[in-house]
Amino acid sequence: MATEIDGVDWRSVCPISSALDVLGDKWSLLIIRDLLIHGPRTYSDFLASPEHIATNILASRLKLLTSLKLIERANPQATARNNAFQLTESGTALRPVLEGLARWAQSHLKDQHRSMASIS
Amino acid sequence: MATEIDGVDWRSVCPISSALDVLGDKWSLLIIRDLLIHGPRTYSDFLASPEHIATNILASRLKLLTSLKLIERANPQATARNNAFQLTESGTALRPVLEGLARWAQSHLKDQHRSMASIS
DNA sequence: CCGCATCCGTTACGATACTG
DNA sequence: CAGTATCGTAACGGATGCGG
Repeated sequence: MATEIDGVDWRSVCPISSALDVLGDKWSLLIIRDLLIHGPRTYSDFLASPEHIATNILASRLKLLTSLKLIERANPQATARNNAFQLTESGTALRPVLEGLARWAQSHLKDQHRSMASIS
Repeated sequence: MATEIDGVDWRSVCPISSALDVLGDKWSLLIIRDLLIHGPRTYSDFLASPEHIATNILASRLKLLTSLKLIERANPQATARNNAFQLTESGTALRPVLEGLARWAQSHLKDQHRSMASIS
């Protein structure tokens, strides 16, 4: 078992490995993507994205990303209802990574995924 | 069920989502990392990395990444024994993404992961 | 030996139903 | 609307076996 803090266990001291310990799944970076593109977003906004995340997965990811301070409530002291999530500075700093991923996919995934869009 | 080709099912036409359909797990990008840092690498080289991937996971990831043409055998017509894997052009093109992840982790994961190394 | 494949227990995911 | 509970399925992780 590796060192576990805040619900994530760090496999090694490598920064890339550590980044993947947090973001290395199919959903976390999509949540960040939605926030980067649309700005503050509510629970049901996320559910309306075309990839159709399940409600329990969404809730657990939002909780984890919040505890890691990549996202936060737009209105901290209000109730959950209509209280959107927004990026912190740490979350916003992922923009270049997502842009790089998008550019890579467009250049190198065309053959495998013909119907991929030209721009996100 | 989404469209499935080559063992990956594409959740949407978004390039970011498509990139994560391929690379959105805890191991694929670590394999790419090892190849970017060390050059051609054998099966047991990967096993020796500090994150300790399981043998079955490694085999299945190498197979998938090969089928997607992100990696390839250094010596295509030789047997598997001591026949390293290396990056294709598509795989090499992920370098900026991994560099971005590394820089992000160093800037924004210090608090959560104190023992993280300074440079990968 | 090295490169896997197979088995099996455990964990994560995914869909849906349900609650405050 | 914003989650939680439940339950079936898929992925992971470790151990082991086996062919070249």
